[in-house]
Amino acid sequence: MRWSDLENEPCPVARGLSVVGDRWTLLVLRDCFRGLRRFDDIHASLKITRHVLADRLKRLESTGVLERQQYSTAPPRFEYRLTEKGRALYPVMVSLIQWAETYQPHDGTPPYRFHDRETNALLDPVLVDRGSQVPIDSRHVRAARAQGADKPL
Amino acid sequence: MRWSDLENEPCPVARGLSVVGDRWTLLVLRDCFRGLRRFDDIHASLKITRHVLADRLKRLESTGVLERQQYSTAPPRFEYRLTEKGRALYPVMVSLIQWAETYQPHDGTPPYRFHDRETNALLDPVLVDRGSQVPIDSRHVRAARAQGADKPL
DNA sequence: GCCATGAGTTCCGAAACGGAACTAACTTGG
DNA sequence: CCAAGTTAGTTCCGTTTCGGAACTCATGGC
Repeated sequence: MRWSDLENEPCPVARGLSVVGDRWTLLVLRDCFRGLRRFDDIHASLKITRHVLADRLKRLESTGVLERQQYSTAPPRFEYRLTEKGRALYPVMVSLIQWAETYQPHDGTPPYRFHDRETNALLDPVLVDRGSQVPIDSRHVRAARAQGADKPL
Repeated sequence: MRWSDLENEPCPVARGLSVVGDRWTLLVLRDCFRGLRRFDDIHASLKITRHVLADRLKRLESTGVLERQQYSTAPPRFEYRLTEKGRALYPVMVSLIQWAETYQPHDGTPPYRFHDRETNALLDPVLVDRGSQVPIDSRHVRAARAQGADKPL
């Protein structure tokens, strides 16, 4: 299996990772969720090589996660914004944050908290079944294809 | 920034990715969630080089995501099982699956569905605020440190 | 003894990455 | 008008990691 083959795998985990599964892409998207849009701002934040950053932004644009928009014509300058497809990755990001804060803590830094932008209410993000509100737990869940064989995950 | 520095970053996204952010680790964990436990089974499923697989399993064991258990003494044989810390990554995996099924679809394969193992009820996993049941959406959420500066994400 | 099984390790060429400098297209300050 | 600054990249080169295949080691079965 090569990395470039992942995008055509039937497994959705593989297809997801073909877009965001390399070492830096999710950190670029973290900066986008923080509001950064320009090459140099993201570069200053991440400190990966400009070479790699340029490549990642190009890929994210080509997969439709970011869009490149001109914000100045003379000189021509571009910025990167999350598309709907990109914003839809927020639950992945938040789930990862929750996991890391619990199981991979960092001493000396107060924990992350999520708030409603309008009411300022504290939020406690949790993955549940929409109908029953029961939390999703790997030991109580079985994954299968809609029709056909009962192949797990 | 180097990959090996991520684990000590204050940012929880960086710390999470220091464990699961490389190109193959989440695919190894997908196989673990599917029930695979043995080296050769995971190798047959993933088809990455044995070299890389051995390295990833070692790292996952050292970070406490998997545990290596002996299941045969003569010859000595080991298998890898998810720990609680590993099972806690299930929401990340499920969020990624939901995203990929929606935005990175694969023709000709029926979509994934999640069911309750006991009642067999269809589940619709969604990230919500535990109190209000309101879905978590990047445009309506602000991330900040608990006390101190209001630095986003 | 000979082959099979399971869990790796070793070796080498290819691809990706890190660091630093360089380019291009302007704008601003003197 | 010229020099310096800003922004968004690109190029070059040495190091690290990866892919593919073969090899090791312990043991069990025929």
